[in-house]
Amino acid sequence: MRWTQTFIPTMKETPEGAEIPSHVLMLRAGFINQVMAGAYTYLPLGLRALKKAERIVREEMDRAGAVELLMPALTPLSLWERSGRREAFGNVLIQFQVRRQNREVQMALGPTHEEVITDLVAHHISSYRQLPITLYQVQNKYRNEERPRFGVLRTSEFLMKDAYSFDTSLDGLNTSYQRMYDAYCRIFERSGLSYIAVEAESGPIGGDASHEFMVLAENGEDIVVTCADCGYAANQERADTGDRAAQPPDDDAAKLTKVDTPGARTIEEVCRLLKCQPRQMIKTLIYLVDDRPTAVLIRGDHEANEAKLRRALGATSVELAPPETIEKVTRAPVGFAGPVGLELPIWADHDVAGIGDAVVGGNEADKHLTAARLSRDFQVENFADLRHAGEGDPCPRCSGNLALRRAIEVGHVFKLGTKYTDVLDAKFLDDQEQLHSIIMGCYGIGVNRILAGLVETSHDDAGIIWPLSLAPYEILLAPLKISDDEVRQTAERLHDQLQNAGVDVLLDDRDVRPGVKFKDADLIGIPLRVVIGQRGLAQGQLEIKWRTENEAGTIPLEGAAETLVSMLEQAKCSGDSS
RNA sequence: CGGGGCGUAGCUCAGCUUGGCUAGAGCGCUGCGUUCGGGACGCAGAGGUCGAAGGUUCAAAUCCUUUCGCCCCGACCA
Repeated sequence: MRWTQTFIPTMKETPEGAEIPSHVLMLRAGFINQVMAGAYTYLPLGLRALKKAERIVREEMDRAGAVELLMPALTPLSLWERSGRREAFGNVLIQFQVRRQNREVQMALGPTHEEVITDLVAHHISSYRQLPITLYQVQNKYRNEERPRFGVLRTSEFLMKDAYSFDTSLDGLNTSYQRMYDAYCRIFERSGLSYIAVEAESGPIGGDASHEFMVLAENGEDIVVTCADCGYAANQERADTGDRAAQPPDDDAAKLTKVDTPGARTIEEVCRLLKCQPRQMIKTLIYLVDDRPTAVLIRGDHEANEAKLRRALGATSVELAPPETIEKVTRAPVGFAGPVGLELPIWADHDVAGIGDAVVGGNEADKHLTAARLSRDFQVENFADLRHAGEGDPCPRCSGNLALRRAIEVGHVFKLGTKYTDVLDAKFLDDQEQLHSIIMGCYGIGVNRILAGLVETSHDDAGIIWPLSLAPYEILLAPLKISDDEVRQTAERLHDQLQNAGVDVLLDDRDVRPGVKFKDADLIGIPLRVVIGQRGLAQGQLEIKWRTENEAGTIPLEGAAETLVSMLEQAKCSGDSS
């Protein structure tokens, strides 16, 4: 491809509003263009990179025995009502109606396709002889994100590979799941991403029913918890914490005392006023658990984990109570809730038990209590692990300590069980003529996020550094002075030879100064740059430079195409992008 | 949905506090010339409903009201 014949609008300055590297660089390098918040055009370079990622995904899905199909993005709203997810998705589901002759047809743009595929399988699969099967597609998904952000990292329309496995037994599901898990590892390795697989929120099946594939990156939206000693890794939403030695309560029994804390509603304010540490305080959070007010006690320096709370209480919905409710049940303004004398079910995190004499809210305006003691001054109905794992917490698997890292979720594998097959009536007859629900798994990859994750973790001050596997072009030819006949003809001959050899080659045939070509070359990040200049040609040489290296080298002009092809071959074999 | 920031040329921004002449700069773009191995220089140009609507005023990019859009933090995210 010739630069002057394609469309690569690079930018010297960072557009207003772009902050994180992947967004800034993909905009500046002419890969994407924003159409509105959460919707981007993929320009020619961006599309080529996206197609490369897509191809890797397809190859590994096919290799794992999954079969590709294509479902419509347009879906009947009734399907979402049947599964109950019209309500579960709420505003995220993009719904609309259109008129057809004399009736209104209600539709939704698919945010994911469990319902559509399960309905398909329900109609066409009825025997164990047709199972197992794993089906997949690569398709745009639509979610009305409350807050799209970070360039292509979180958008309302995005390209997703979604696969669904259908099995007759849990063992079968485990096999299908493992096959997808392994395929995911190969996909992310081939994409040149450094990723980790972490345990994720697993829903009804429990156990190791869900893993997320994470790219560690400063600007990631998720937080993962890792243990350097044993390799334990989990999403913070789900991460367990190890046992912590409980502090024996101080036996010099201090008496429960009411103190004035005017206007001190937050942990910090109370600590400043009473000169105590957050870890000596108990936060009393009032939650609506399936619409029932419930008090949850968390140590002052910890944070409540609503997913754990939901699981521990076996609830379907958990949300912080509105101020009116808090004021009603505590008979105090928000900020002064405490467990002493509170007439609500009280749950507490394990670590609350080790505080000893604690500072708690007084259930009265501008009052707190000091030296509040568990069992003497207040009772707790149940203890559970209800808090987020924190930096330095004990590992649940070994004696190590946990570390927190930010990460980008690029893939998610999930054992669904019969959640959808039950409600959508997807059943099979086994060899004993017994009817069972088909057992399902689902497996998603955000294809755009492969690119964003790569750029986020592979760039320098000058621009993007693409691996060969995802680069829009493998080789960039930079003839420094296009008006020189020898330079131009050499470049064009080389371009044609490489193209005929099946190499993705881009020829920068613009009549611009060398500096412009070098800057743009670094910015768009093509892995191998070949400079064709009068100086080198006089010595029968071409300058070559890998984007990852600081120093340039030379190769003889004679047989240059063959040399370059074998260099690429070698790099593909030795690199992690095989 | 709560908090904060920003909308002036294709891009980055100045001008607004304290209303006033033909609305500016750099980059980019067009033409000519000189240049040509890390974003060159000179000359001449094109390009604007100052996000939109309403109001105050002799006069609004500038002051007031409303509204739309974009970005960030938080909440939310099968």
